[in-house]
Amino acid sequence: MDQLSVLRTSTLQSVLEKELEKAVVSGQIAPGARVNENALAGQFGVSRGPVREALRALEAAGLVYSIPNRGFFVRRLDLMEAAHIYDVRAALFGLAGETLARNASDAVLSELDRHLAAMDEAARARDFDAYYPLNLSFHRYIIEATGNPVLANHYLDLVKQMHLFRARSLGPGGGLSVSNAEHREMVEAVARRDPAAAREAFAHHVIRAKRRLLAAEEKEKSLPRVD
Amino acid sequence: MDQLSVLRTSTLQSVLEKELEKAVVSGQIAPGARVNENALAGQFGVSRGPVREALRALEAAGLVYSIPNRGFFVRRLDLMEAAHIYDVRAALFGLAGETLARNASDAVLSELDRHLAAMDEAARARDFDAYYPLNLSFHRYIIEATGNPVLANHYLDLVKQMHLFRARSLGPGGGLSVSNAEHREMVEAVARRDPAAAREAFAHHVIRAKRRLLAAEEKEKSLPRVD
DNA sequence: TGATCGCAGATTGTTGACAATCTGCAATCA
DNA sequence: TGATTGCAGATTGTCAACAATCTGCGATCA
Repeated sequence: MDQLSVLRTSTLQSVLEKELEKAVVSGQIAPGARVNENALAGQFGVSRGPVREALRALEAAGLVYSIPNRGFFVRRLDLMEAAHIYDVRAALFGLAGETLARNASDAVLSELDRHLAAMDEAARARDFDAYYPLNLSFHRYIIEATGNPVLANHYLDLVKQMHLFRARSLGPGGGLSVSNAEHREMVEAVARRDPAAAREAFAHHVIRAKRRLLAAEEKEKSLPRVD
Repeated sequence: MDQLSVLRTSTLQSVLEKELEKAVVSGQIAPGARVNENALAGQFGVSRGPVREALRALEAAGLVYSIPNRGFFVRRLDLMEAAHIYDVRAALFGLAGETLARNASDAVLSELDRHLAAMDEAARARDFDAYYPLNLSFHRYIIEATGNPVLANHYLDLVKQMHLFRARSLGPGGGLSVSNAEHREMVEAVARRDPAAAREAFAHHVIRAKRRLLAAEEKEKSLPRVD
């Protein structure tokens, strides 16, 4: 795992930051795990300086935290923190919908339709493997189409943090067609140029994901642990 | 400017981060200015390592940015970025209102009333010097009373970034009593336990601040520069 | 037996030095 | 004269080493 020597245009710290973020978000370094600076430095063939700088950046992004003289640890979210993140995500996604309803060009609108059609297709075919990435790119497109990078950055930060919750990969959960029905409602509100309805639909879409999480968690708690 | 030697319980980096944040937010280091690592290190009597780590954290917080081999610069916001920040702030503040309307205890409600009364008092007396800090603590109390630290952190980050806009200190602007009328509307919606109305009132309060900024900026553009 | 103490190894916090890059100015040339 | 080149100083990027702190385990003692 050493892709240096190719670089010199960018800084070691920036490469490390991206690489470590990937490792954390993908779960390659598990939530709660301690991060050994020496080990990382050795692994990437660099010294501890750039590693520590990268970790500080990740700390500010909420992916790791540090305890003086103890080092860095991958953050682990409990259920309440996850719920808080969902609430903020919902508010931001609501703003995305509102913004699109006000500003979206016709090109953006047809692009949204295109995404919708592709997901409909996958949903009809019950092709989950196709649906999942389409769903991701739909949400990503929406956030970037708002033209508000502040909104996009904060939203994307929250999505990254969400990966630190123990119960990984809830997926769309509510069923493909149900999920896409919500998507359609969202896009239609935007097409209608109805900011209030769009905000409502977009925010509600996230809130439903939160409710699924809470419900799943509740159910798990009442079941015997099978680990 | 050296308040070390007292510490050892916390890390140099954390002290530097707070100190540098203060310097940036207060405008002591002007937006756009280049940050000299050596100078800072000398000023605080430490080496460049902790300084760089602190700057990385501030970079992730959006207060400074770095260009490879050129160093760190204090971020400077243009009008469009400021507007984007206001929009996100409005969405987050709206969530704060909505959350309070759902969850606020009676103790929180009466604390909000207390803030309101104090500001009314200052507004009646036209005592701007008293009103301003009261207004700040009102907003801060609201954000923390939501009990959602994710919301609080993101909101506070945006407030900090706002200081990087060139036109400093717009202040409440719309007049003390007008501003407090909005505050009253906000608190009443919370007291009524009306989440939708609270969200609306809270978000609108921020949006009005945005509008004042845009209006002031528009006016300035049409006037001859007197620098 | 059980708890406490203390040491050795491991790990982080911080530093100073060196290499690489950039900046500004002066000398050079068309 | 005006633009270009090439240095010298300044500044950042990275590293390796040292000091301070923590961790775990074994020895000691009641």
